[in-house]
Amino acid sequence: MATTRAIANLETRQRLLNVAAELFAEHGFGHVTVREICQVAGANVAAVNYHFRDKLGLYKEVVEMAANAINRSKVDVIEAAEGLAPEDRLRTYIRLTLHRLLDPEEDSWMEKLIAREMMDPTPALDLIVEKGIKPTSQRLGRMVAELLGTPLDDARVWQCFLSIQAQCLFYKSGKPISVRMSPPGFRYTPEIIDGLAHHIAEFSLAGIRAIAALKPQPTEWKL
Amino acid sequence: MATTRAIANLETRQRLLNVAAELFAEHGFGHVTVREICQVAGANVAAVNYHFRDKLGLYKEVVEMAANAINRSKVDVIEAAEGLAPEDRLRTYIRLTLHRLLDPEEDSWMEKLIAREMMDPTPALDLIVEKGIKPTSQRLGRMVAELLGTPLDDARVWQCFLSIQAQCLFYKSGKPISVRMSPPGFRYTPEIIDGLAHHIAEFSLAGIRAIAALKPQPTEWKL
DNA sequence: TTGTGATTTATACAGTTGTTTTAATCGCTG
DNA sequence: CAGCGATTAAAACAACTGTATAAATCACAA
Repeated sequence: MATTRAIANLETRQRLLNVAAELFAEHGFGHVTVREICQVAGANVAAVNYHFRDKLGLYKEVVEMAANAINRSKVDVIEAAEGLAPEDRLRTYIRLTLHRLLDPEEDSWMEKLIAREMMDPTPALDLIVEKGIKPTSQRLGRMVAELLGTPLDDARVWQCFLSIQAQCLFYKSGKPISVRMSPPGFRYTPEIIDGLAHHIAEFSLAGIRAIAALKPQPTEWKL
Repeated sequence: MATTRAIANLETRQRLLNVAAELFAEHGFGHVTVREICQVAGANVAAVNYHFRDKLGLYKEVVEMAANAINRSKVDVIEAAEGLAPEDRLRTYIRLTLHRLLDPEEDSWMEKLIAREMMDPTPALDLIVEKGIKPTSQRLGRMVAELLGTPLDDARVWQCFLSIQAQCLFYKSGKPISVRMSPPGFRYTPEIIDGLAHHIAEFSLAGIRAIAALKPQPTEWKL
């Protein structure tokens, strides 16, 4: 059988998954060696092949973890903003999202992994889109559509949503440059993150109001 | 001497630089082999070590090329928008930048390289900041400050500028996902790019106007 | 206790990597 | 033409990679 067996099994398996997630996110699939993963996880070199067949098999499971984790954290943010007035809902969404991305306390290995998949897409990117993005896209779109006063399938909904998302994500990916443009000792403190969130929110709310005044546009998006 | 010598010399040297630029941008430093570069460039395996000492020596020269090219193309865009009214200047800047980034005709190897440096910074990133970003930051800042009606050293200038830059760059890095969210056969045609540029411009102009109404904020940026 | 299947271990293998070495080749000057 | 410095070429190096193999170890059931 495999009772206590299955436990010990799941233990190294899970240890490998956790270590691999962090290392893949930090350095990318091609720059992490199987030996490195196993060493950090305290397992033998052959452990990856035994439990996941391939280095790639391990990677695919890690990406699936990331997609699910991303979806969960998005749902959390959405539900935290539920019940507020439309404007405040957007403000809250932006603030929580930005903290999740920039706060040094949070470890955003999932976002890092996804950023790497966007830069060098593998077949695993489809999984991220299906399990990490599409499930919440309707609810996020509705948040913007409400502010725009347009139906969900107006192209402006997704353009505005992407404008917001772009601003949030940019501060994450642009961190290495921001740091170099800032005075020495600069850090993303909670107060600074709140300030950025405030800027993005007011900037975007005004943008949405202006776009709402334009003529309707059919969308090319499928959900 | 080294007259025709210097020519033949510069020829393989330059050939290596061009090939390396494209390959490094497309696949990243660690995923391009010296052998691959030399084969595409029609040179011997030892050519890289002879002309650039290291694989890293070659990379550093490529990054320097990218920084200079980025700066040049930025100056071009800025000067193309010169003389227009402030609003139209921003509209033009956004439109040209977006075309430079998304048009399949343009090959944006420099932006790709910089995106990779942002994700996995090496000492070469300093070079990009110094030679590719800082030289034009004053002129770009002025473009926004004029619209805001604030001095250049108000923090809102850079926040607004980054909001704009974020939207432009996001459509590039988000391409793999955009494609997966769009109906099959979707492409970034010039007309679609113009439409995106129009959205970003109007969205951002309204955002700037709203931010201009807020209270002044001292900047933490050094130029 | 003994046997059994799952897991772990140590070791080896073949392929690829960046780099070095040594010889060959080139174009020019004297 | 001889010779010289710069460039190219072929071959080899040691290090590292993912993976496969076979033996050892484990927890448990009979």
